[in-house]
Amino acid sequence: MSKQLPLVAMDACCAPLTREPLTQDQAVELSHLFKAMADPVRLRLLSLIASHAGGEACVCDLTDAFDLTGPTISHHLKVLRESGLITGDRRGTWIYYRVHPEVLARLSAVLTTTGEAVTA
Amino acid sequence: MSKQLPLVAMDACCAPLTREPLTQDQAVELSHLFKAMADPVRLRLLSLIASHAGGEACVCDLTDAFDLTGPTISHHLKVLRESGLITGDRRGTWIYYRVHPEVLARLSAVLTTTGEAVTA
DNA sequence: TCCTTGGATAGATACTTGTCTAAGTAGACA
DNA sequence: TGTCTACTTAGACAAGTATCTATCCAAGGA
Repeated sequence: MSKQLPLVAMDACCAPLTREPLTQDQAVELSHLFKAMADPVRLRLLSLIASHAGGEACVCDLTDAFDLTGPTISHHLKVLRESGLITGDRRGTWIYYRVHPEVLARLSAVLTTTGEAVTA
Repeated sequence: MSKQLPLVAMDACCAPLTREPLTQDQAVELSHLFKAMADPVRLRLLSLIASHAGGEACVCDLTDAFDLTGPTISHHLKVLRESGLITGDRRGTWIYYRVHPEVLARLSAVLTTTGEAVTA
């Protein structure tokens, strides 16, 4: 923990998919992020954290929302953490997680179709 | 083929992740789309198709861009097709694929962070 | 110091997935 | 009809992953 996020996707991957083909490296970078979100539990975790009051949520709040054991939730949080989508910091007894909105925004930008003539 | 796309994600999943938590059903729907994109080959296929002149590309164009066998490309195209991200139609000898921009746009909207106070 | 609670790590197992080779299907052309 | 090309399907196998139980670490309170 507190192993800071790599921010791998911060300079790779830029232009929208509809504008120009991804390079191999960009595709690999992006695929890690999409893989982190390619699970219903992690998507719900992400949305629970992102939409929580104050922009952060403690693990105890998150665990209650699922019919899964603690270690499983912990595993999913680790995947999200290592992908750079969230960070957690301990404050006293509890650990609080928050999202990195700039990573979400970057993904959103890659998928955008505005200003494109993709439908020919 | 020509088995029309389910468009599964067209009414599920709407509000941005940062605005409100996803329901279980929404998360499952979305995870299928993200899973389809959670592979470098499929991401590149998607970007090659989406950014190709005319908004569509024939499989022969796509296969040449990878060091993979035809069946493997075909498999990835099937995953993209079944997720509703692309459709293919045969015209004479060749099969042309094009993206569904509205599905990409929907994903982009789910990830957007604009107008949110997510960083508290 | 010991105990309790919040959360992570380790290791095992069942399931999923990316890739291949081999075989099949669909259209074009002679 | 037969053959060639373009692409898909079927089946197998190695690698990855989601989940569990058991265990461990950190912080707080008696």
